[in-house]
Amino acid sequence: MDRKLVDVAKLADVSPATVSRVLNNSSLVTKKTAERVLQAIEELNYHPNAAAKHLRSQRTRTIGVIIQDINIAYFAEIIKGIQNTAYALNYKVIVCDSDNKPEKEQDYLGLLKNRTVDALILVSSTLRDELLTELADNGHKIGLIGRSIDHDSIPCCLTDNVKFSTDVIRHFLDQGHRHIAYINGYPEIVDSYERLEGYMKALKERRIPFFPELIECGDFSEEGGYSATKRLLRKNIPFTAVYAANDEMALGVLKACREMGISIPEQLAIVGVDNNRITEYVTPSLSTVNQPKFQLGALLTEKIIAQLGDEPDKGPRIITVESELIVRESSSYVHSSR
Amino acid sequence: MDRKLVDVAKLADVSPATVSRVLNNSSLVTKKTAERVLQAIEELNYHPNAAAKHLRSQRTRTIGVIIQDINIAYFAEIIKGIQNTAYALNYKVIVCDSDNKPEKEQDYLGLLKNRTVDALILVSSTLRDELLTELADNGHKIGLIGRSIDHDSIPCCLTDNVKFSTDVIRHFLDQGHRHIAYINGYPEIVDSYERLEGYMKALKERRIPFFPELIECGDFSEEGGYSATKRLLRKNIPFTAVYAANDEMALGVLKACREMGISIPEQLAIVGVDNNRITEYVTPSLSTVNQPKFQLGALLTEKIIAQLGDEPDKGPRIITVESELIVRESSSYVHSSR
DNA sequence: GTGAAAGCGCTAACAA
DNA sequence: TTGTTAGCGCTTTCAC
Repeated sequence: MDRKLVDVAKLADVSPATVSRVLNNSSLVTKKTAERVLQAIEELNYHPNAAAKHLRSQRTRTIGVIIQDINIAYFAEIIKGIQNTAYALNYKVIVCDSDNKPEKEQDYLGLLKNRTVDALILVSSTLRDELLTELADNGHKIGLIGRSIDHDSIPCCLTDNVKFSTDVIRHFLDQGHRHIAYINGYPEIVDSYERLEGYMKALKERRIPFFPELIECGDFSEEGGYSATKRLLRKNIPFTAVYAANDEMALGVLKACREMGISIPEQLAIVGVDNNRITEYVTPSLSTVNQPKFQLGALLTEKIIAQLGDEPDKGPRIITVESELIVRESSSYVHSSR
Repeated sequence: MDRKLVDVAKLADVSPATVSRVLNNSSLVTKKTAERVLQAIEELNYHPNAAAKHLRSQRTRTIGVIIQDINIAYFAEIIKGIQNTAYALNYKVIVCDSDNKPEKEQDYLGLLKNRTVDALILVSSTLRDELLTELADNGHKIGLIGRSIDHDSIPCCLTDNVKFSTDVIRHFLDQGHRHIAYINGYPEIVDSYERLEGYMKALKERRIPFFPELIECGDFSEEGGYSATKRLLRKNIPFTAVYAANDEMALGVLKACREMGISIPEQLAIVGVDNNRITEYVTPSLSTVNQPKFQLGALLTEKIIAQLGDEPDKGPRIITVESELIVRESSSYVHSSR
C-alpha cells in the first residue's frame, strides 16, 4: 500500500538520491527537477517512512519527558511548554508518567539507551546525581527541570527556590508573624531543601528565632499537607502562619483548618507554591508563588534541541526563570499587635 | 560507542539470529545458549536499537494521542489512562496538543501516515467523519474517545451523553425547577448535541414546556460559560437552573452569578459535567457528572493495542462507560413552592 | 546537478 | 536448535 522513495524516483525519472535531496531541501537540486519530484510525491501520496529515516540518520527528532503525575497541574503545564516548543521545531514528545514510582522512572531511561528518543527531560527527578552524570558521560542527552546538577552537558531550567521562599517569609514577617511553620515536600527533592533554606535565610536576616518544631515533612500531596498540619497543631506550639512547599499541601492545610475551625487568614495565614489554578477558586483564595511552568518547559526544550543540532550552544547551561509571590486572601490579614 | 547485535553475537559465539531470538524470547533457543547470549549482552551493556527494530518489524509500538489542551484536567486524565495502559503493554505514547487549532490536529495525522505511530487516538476530535473514514480505509489505525463514528475498524470509547444529561434534568425537575437553561459547548462536537438531546428528552417525558431562548452556546471554556450566562440574564426570561455542558462553563456561570449577586443554589441551581477537581473546592461546590476519564483512556488503549496485535478482536467496537451525577451544594436547594 | 551503491541495525525465511 | 542471508526504506559519500 505504502509508496516508497524509489517509487517516487521512478515516476519522476530521477535517482532515489535526488528524491531524498528534495525531501530534505537540499539546495543542490534544480528547480525543475524538484518540481517533477514534488509532483510525483503528490501523485503517489508518498510519505517518507519515519523508521527508515531514523535508522539511517541516527536521530528520531523525539524527546521524552518523565514526570511524576500528569494529573498534577504543575507537570501538565510543563509538558505543554515542552510539547509546544517541540512542535514548533518539528520534534515529537513521548510522555512518561512515573506515577511517583522510582522504578518506573528508571525504566523509562531505556528510551534513551535504545535510542527511541534523542533526549530525555527529567522533571523534578529524584534520580541520584551519579546516575544522571553517568548517563551524560555515556553520550546520552538529558535535561533537568526544577533541579540542577553539576555537569557540563546537562542543561537545567529552574526557579530560584531560595529567593522566592525568602520573599514568602519576609511577607509573613512584614505582617507581624513571628511563629511561622514550614511544611516540606519530599526530602529527597532539592526544592524542598532550598525552600527551607529560603525560610531560614529570611528569619536570619531579621533576627527572628527559629523553632525546629515548626518544620514538618509532607510529600507534596494534599493529604500530606493535611496530616502535617494536624501534627503541627498537636504540638501545642503556637504559630500564626504556614508556608507550604507547594499548593497541594497548602490545600491540605486549608482542609485541616476548616475541620478544626481555624479561621484563615485571621488565625492562620497560608502561602503555597506553584500557582495551581485551584488556589484562585478556593475560599479563601490561597496566596502562592507563581512558577512559570510553561516557560520552564519551553526554555529547556529550546535549549536541548539546539544542543542536539549543530548550532553552537550559546547562553548559560543553567537557566533561571523568575517566579513571584502572589498575595491572595489567605495571607492578607495584618497582625499589627504582634 | 553503542554496541550492536553482531557484537553480542561474536562475543557469545553465536549467530545474529540467535541473539535476536533470545531478545525476543523465542522458545527455540537452548537455555545454555540463551544464558551465554544474555551474559554477552550484559557484558557489552547492549541495548537493541529501536529504529532498526521499527524499520524491520514495521511497527513502532508507539501510539499518538491528539488532545485539545493538556492543561484541561479532562484531557490530562485521559492521557494518564492511555499512558498507564500503554506502559503496561510496553507501548510508548506521543502526546499531541492541538491547542484547539484544527490545523494542528490535521498536521498530527502525519504521524500516522509516516508510520511514526502504529495508531492514533483522537480525543473529542472535530475532524470530519469522511476524513476519519478515509484514514481507516487506507489502513491507518485510529480510535476515538468521547465520540463515535460508523466504521467497522474504528474503536470508540465514550459515555452516554444522552443518558446522563437526562439524569441531570430529571434531578432539576425533581427539585421543582421548571425553567432550566442549557449552555452548550462547541456546536461541532457531538457531545454538545447529545447533551442537548438528553435535556430535551427529560423535558418531554415530564411534559415540561421547552423554551428555546434558554439554550445558549458556549465554547467549553470558563469565559464562554460566563458570557453565555450574561446573555441569558439579559433576556429577562426567568430561569432557576442551569445545565452547563462542562465544568469549565459551570465555573463561568458561578463567576457571573457572583458578580450579579445571584445566590447559588437558592436563586439558581447549577450542574456541570466532567467532575473536574475544582468543582469540589469551589464555594458553593458544584454538582457535576463524573466522567470516568482514566477509564476512557485505558479501555480504548487496551482495545486498540489488542487490535494492533494478532489477538482476535473480541468485545464491542463501541465501549460505553458509565458516568454518574454527583450532587453537591450548587443544586441542593429544593424549591418546594414551584 | 545527478546517480550508483553502500549500509544504518535488526528480523525472519530458509537452510542445515 | 542454530546459522546464512536478504532486505526493511532511507541518506550519503563518492563518482561522474
